[in-house]
Amino acid sequence: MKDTAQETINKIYDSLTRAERQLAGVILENYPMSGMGSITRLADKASVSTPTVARMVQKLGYSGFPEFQEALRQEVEARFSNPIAKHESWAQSAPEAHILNRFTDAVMSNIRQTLANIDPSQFDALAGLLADENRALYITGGRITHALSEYLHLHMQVIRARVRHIRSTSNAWPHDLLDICEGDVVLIYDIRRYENSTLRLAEIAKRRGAKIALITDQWQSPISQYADVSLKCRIEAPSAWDSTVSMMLLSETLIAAVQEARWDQTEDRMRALEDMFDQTKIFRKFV
Amino acid sequence: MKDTAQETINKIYDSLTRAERQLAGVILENYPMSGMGSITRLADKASVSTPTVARMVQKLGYSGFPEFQEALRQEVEARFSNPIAKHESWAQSAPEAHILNRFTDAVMSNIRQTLANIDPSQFDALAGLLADENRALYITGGRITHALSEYLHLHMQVIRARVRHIRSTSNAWPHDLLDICEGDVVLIYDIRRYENSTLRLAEIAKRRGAKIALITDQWQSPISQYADVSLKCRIEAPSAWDSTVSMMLLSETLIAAVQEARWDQTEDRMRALEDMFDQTKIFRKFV
DNA sequence: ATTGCTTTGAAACTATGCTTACATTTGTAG
DNA sequence: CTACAAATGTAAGCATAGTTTCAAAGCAAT
Repeated sequence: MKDTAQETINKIYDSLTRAERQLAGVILENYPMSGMGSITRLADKASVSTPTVARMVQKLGYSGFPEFQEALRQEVEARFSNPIAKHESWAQSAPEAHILNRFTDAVMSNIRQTLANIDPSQFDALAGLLADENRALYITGGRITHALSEYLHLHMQVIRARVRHIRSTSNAWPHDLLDICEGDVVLIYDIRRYENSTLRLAEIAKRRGAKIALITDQWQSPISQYADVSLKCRIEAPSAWDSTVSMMLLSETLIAAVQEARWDQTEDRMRALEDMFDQTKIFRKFV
Repeated sequence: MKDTAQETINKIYDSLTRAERQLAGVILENYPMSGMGSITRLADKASVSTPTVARMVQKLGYSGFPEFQEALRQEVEARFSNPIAKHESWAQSAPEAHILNRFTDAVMSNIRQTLANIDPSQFDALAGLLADENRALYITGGRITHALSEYLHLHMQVIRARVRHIRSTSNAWPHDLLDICEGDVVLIYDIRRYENSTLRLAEIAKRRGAKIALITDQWQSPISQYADVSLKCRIEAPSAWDSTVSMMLLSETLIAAVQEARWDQTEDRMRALEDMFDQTKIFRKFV
């Protein structure tokens, strides 16, 4: 592998002249950011002239200052991106290019970016809404996100009362909105190929005074115009389809947050559920 | 404290235009290094014109591109010198102990371990089975994994013919097994609190000559005794529930792999599907 | 001290980057 | 369908960055 600029400087340090050593010191001092500005800036910081800088980077083996700077940029990028994250082989016994590794790479990056761009106060606000049993909760999704909405619904049912799942894909969904009241919460999953019926549903719910919570992709569903809270997820994947892993993560985190907030009440509900399971012998007794 | 460029972008994201969002995406994707080159480079990377970049940074509150870049440089410098940044904080503006960070930490670790323990040849074998249209494909899951099984079913339907979803939670599932033939594939999701009915289903399918594929947790469902292929996923989470994110990841990767293997045929099916969508006006025409 | 070599910076020049003005396209309301 | 407004890109011009040339200063050897 090629040397970093830092290593090269140290190697040839002895052969440097006075002004060049001065410059080298400044570069190394706040490496590598000090080299990110213009050549003039760097020269000034080191109290040398710009030609000195130009000559020095050529001694280091670069064709000119821009090339030197580009090299620095790449070094920073390598250091910034989580070392475990990039170019790691996730499934070690498979080749780097195996779909397992490629897909996981993309998903990890999605998760990282989703989290980086999330506003924790929005998240907390949403968790708060979901935890409030005074508000009835309606959950729905589109064609692709239907499974996610169902998953959230399943868990929310255990955690709290007054939860309903709406199939926005069925044309009977207006029935489900009949009972909706001012202050109720409608949580909608909507990712690209945004569906008309889901948008209508949001409009109607909004008009009836419901709070609209939206979990969408980075391009944002048109529903965001009605949303009181909205969370954006990265969904890109090396596939003909998008990846909803980051949305699943967010959903589960919401479940955990709401459950934490309402643990006292949830505990009773879970016990009651266990009792019913026992009576119906759904699960194996001994695993 | 003043907002970082990242925060500002997220705040005004809603008011951005198409080209600007495209640009915002590129900036956030490899933030903040993507903004360290020249305005031309950044514009090219985002496939927009340089004036679009210039206009956007003005919207963000900077006098021009150089000032924007200078702000980025200072952010990098701050992050580099800040030792706390070393310990991974996923949602940077939330405290380390925020549920967002704790949960994501656990999930990332799950994914890592899941991938590390997966046998690529098993994965490939499973993908091969799923891609084989000579074998009818049955997909099912339990109480918690039902959503996953439905998600996989939805995608597989687009990719290939002869796919069916079985609700193992309904007691009508034996009906669905009537048609099953020697060599057909039954893919079962089963995680802890392994359900009796799912186990029965596996037994019966096996006896009728079906290949059993299993996606389970690290403790392994009892179904694994019947399984021809089985993949284990880590599902631990700091919550009263398990996390199925790693299973979702694996499912999506399977989808991608099968789709890649059958792209020729899948392409036609997707086109046919698009035609039907067009006729039913399910999606918004202009996004 | 003088010579000649090396180092250094000032200044001119060239190339690239940034901005502005304007034309084209795209979307929308009447 | 037309007209208008918004968004976006093209191209020109202006500004800054980077390089090269050259002359002056420093320094060692005679």
